[in-house]
Amino acid sequence: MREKTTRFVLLGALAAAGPLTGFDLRRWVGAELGAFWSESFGQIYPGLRELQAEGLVAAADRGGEGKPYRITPAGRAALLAWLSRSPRPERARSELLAKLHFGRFLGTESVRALLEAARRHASERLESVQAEAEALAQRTTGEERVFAQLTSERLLSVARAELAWAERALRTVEALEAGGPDAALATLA
Amino acid sequence: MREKTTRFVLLGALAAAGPLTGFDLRRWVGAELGAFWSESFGQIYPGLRELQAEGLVAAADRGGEGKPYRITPAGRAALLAWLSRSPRPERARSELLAKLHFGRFLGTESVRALLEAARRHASERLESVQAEAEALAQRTTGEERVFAQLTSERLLSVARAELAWAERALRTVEALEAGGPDAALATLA
DNA sequence: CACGCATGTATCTAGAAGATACATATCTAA
DNA sequence: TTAGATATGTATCTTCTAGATACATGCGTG
Repeated sequence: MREKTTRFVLLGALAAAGPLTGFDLRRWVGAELGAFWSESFGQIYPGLRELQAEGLVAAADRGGEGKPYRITPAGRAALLAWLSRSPRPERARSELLAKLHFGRFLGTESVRALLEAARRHASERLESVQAEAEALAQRTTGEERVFAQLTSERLLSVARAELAWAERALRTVEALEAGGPDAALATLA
Repeated sequence: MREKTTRFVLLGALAAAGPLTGFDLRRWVGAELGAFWSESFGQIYPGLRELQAEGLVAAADRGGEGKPYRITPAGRAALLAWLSRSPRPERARSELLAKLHFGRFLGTESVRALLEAARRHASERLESVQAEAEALAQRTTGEERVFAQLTSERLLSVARAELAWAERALRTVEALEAGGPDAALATLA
């Protein structure tokens, strides 16, 4: 059974920037972690309720609008325990690769369109990760900045690898069109 | 609302290797697409029922054990239509990056352990993708082999990028321990 | 014979993605 | 002034998928 990671990310957000309302939490996660994490209200509100019932967060007594929450000492301990545990290996489905695997059912025109979409997505991703990395460099210092930059570096290197692959793959498909499977395989050697 | 991709992958599997039983379908997806896709029985059986109700698959009249299904012409058309649509941009959560982002709450010992786990996962991933790529090269020919190799190439290049990053990140954390944030940031320049 | 494994069907639970609904306040355009 | 748009805020529902669990049959092994 998968463990609910939402709770820990909410704790982390409150530790970093609390007190925050449910709405603010979603906004914070989007702004700070958006390149590699997302949370929906469907998880946030029930998650906060649960964390509160367990004493890991409490309503903050800050005046103003909304219902802000703060992390408790027990919540900090729970956050640290989670952070110390080895992360699950990443597994994700790739619709692009599934479609490419079945590429033989498509004409090469359609395969080319598929790879062009992949190139576009990779390029957009690279741009947005770069822009975010630059913004982060501006607004963080010290240790926080080290970790922020490490996360950006990983995203950037994956994005670059994916873009480079898309470009090579397009060339392979061109060779397939021009000279058949053997010519295509020759570009992969 | 997300579109159910299970149905199309089931159609693709039946087009490629059908007729297949529910059990075989899961096995086939694991063997052929396992590096970038997964399906559980929780989706397969209801999915087949649905596809059959819609006339996209039919019970195959092959004797023997189990209840094999085959794709229908309508199913082929639906598969082709899906394959021709632009894939959704990939989005995945990374527990590793979420934990790394909150790294400032951990001691560097724990951060190092986190990155060592990342390196181990990346290395294992690279090995398994390489082994699968070699096996695929042996059992496929022609166009099928071109597409299989393109998918392997993408997985390999991402795995290599992730491994290289983990190694660099470990060096950054060593610099952080030895010389503080400025020394760490210098390794990232 | 009992147990383990393989093939096979089926369904349930839990986590997350995303949509929808409702409320209040403020600002802007007609 | 009013209506619509936008922002902040809370809440919940539906849908998709991951993964566990249950049951059944047949075969092989100790």
